[in-house]
Amino acid sequence: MGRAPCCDKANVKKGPWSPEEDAKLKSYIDHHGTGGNWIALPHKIGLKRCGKSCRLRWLNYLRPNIKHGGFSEEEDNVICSLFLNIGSRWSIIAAQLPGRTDNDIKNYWNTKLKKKLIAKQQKEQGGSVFKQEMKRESENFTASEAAVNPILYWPEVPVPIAPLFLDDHQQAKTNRTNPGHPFDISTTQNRFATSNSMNSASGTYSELLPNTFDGFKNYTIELGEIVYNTPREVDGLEDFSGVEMVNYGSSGSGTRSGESTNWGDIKSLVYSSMVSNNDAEDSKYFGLQ
DNA sequence: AACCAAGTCAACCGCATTCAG
DNA sequence: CCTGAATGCGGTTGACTTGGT
Repeated sequence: MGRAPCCDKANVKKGPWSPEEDAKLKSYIDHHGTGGNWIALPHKIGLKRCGKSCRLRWLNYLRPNIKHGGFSEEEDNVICSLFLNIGSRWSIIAAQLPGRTDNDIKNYWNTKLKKKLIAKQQKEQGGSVFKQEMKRESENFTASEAAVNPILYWPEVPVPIAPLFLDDHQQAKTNRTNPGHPFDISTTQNRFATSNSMNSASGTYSELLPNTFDGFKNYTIELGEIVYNTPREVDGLEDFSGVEMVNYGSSGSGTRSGESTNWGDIKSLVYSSMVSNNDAEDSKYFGLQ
């Protein structure tokens, strides 16, 4: 026995929406909201549409502040970088681009952006990228695989979704209130790394938090083959330009005082951790929902 | 002008997850 | 806790548009 249909298929209209249907739906939701029940909504308005169809129409076209087409270079970079890190999780990607819908981004990626990037890198790398792309698609890769197998098909562009800190000693959190800095870095600790690489390290971080989040959750992140970058010292001050992530680890085994690291690497690990833990609550704090 | 192929994108479908009773 | 309904999501479809011949 199959699944029960969500509506009476014989009595609902399918296909493109007419201006009259759009007006009815928009007017009703503007005045009354969705009522938390999409299935009942079309009956209330007198629309011969499935509730799911109404929901889709509203979310993708009728709700306020929706943008269509005209993707900027910056948006392209965000989409590419996130796709590299988390794969085809369009709703998460859309959450990072105000006014864009998952459907729009999905269509844009499938019809234009993917080709644009392949063409760009073919030009830069003499065609090798296309073979890699085919290989990748045939392998049905996952986000976590992408994180540990960083074959780059497009420029790796840092995407600061939310400021993050790694801190295994909970130090100086109250000082991290510099609103002008995207990563909100401020502490009296010396954070200049003595080494700029830390291969084959694995670390347990007791804390992973955006600067706006007051709670604490434990994550264990295997760092693997991550190359760390360091903040530069300029005139005796720390210069964090170009630094996307700071690890505040300062003691214990594998002492790594003041290392900073690559945003994309950590982000991938965080996403993977959240996904594997089904951590919907934390995802909210990272702008994933 | 007519035809065809390729490209675009709105909308549908079915599965997974979440929610409410 | 269990179950069924509702919702959310991503893959896919197919109608329509555009460009080439």
